[in-house]
Amino acid sequence: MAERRALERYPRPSVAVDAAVLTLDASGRSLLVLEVRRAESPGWALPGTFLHEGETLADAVRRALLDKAGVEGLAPRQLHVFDAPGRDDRGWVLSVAHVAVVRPEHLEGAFRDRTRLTPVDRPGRLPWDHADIIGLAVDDLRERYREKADPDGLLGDTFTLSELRHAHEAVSGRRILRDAFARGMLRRELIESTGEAAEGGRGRPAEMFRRT
Amino acid sequence: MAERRALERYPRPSVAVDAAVLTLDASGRSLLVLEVRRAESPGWALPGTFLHEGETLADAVRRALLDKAGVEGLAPRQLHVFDAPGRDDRGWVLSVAHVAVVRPEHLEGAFRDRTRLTPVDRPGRLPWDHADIIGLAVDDLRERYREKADPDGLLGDTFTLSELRHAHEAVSGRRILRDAFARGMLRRELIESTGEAAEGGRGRPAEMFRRT
DNA sequence: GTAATAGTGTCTATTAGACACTATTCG
DNA sequence: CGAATAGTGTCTAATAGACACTATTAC
Repeated sequence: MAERRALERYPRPSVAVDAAVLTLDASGRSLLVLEVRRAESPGWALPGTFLHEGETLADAVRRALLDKAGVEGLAPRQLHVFDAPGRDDRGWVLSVAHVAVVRPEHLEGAFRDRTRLTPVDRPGRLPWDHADIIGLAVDDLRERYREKADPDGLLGDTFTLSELRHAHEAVSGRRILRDAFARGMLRRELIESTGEAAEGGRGRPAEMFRRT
Repeated sequence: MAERRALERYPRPSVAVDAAVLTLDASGRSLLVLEVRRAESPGWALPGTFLHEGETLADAVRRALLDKAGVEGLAPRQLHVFDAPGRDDRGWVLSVAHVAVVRPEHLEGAFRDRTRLTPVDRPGRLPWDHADIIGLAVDDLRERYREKADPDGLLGDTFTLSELRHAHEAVSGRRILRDAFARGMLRRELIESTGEAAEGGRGRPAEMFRRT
């Protein structure tokens, strides 16, 4: 194929993917980001890999997370392509940043010795553009959570209004009023009651809700 | 450099850029997208090119627009990477979609015989993912215009409230109330009066405003 | 004058924010 | 019982939507 050969005469970049995988801490009130041990050098980084032929970017992100962190079942979304020439001293490398969200329970099977969770607002020292990626990831979630009830599933299918509000507070980084939040969610019909009651709390049992 | 050689042993994709360049029609009430004649085959497409080594994606978009449409001075923003294997029969090609906005006056120097402007809501038949790119471009503008006064400069530095409202109507695709729009813009201090008055209209001359 | 466009006063319905009160559970 | 958490009634301030009226120009 002549056209194909013509394309291949020009230099092409390597394409990498990196992902900020966000989850909630044990209190359900703070956002954490998953970091993995670097292979080449000491320290931590966001999970990433190089794109293989015949693979989508989302597939590459899923492969990186399975191989490097032992985490499955993510739905990564693209955020941005980092393209500065010279950003990677290994050569011409573009990196496509992604965000993905997991429930904390879903990280229980992760490789404990090779992964750690860091609060998004107190990031460690990360290589390349990884600190920027976390910022973009949080901004992306902030936009998505503004008009919907936990659209990315930090919580399970059912939850109390307090759990939902704490998740939204973690994402937005601001305090949210208890009564205005509950009324807003119900008025806009973003959630509906399951009829069940929560168990194990200290005070009056909360009603359980699901997304509509 | 051993690492560099290691990277180059794996297949790498060609990386293309495509841009939806949006502007206003003569009435200032409809969004148009710039299309260029295809080089390889008859018909029209969004302007695009292949990324060269040592160049950023935004630079590649600017080069494509200068070469193919004769348009300068754009600030393209990334929208999405189209990555489906097999989307381009010339080989393994990723395409990074961009959006850019220009004032209509700025297109006067464009190559007339090689370019045309099409309403975004009545797109022609376009190759690859170009119809999707226009949709993403309009969605991106819609989000950006929700909280600001013409942030991307469809209008010049000064404008009347009617011009601004028509631009926002073109972007949002909805009718906007004259009085609520004016009060909202002024209350939120997104614009301020220049003290000047518009010329050439039919009725009472409008006040000119600028972005704050 | 009329037609056209711009600017603004005012009423109402909706909503967020604030506060307070009641409800239900544990220990 | 008190402590803790959940749910809701109600007041107020801010805001969008709707309508109407006035203002200023061209003709």
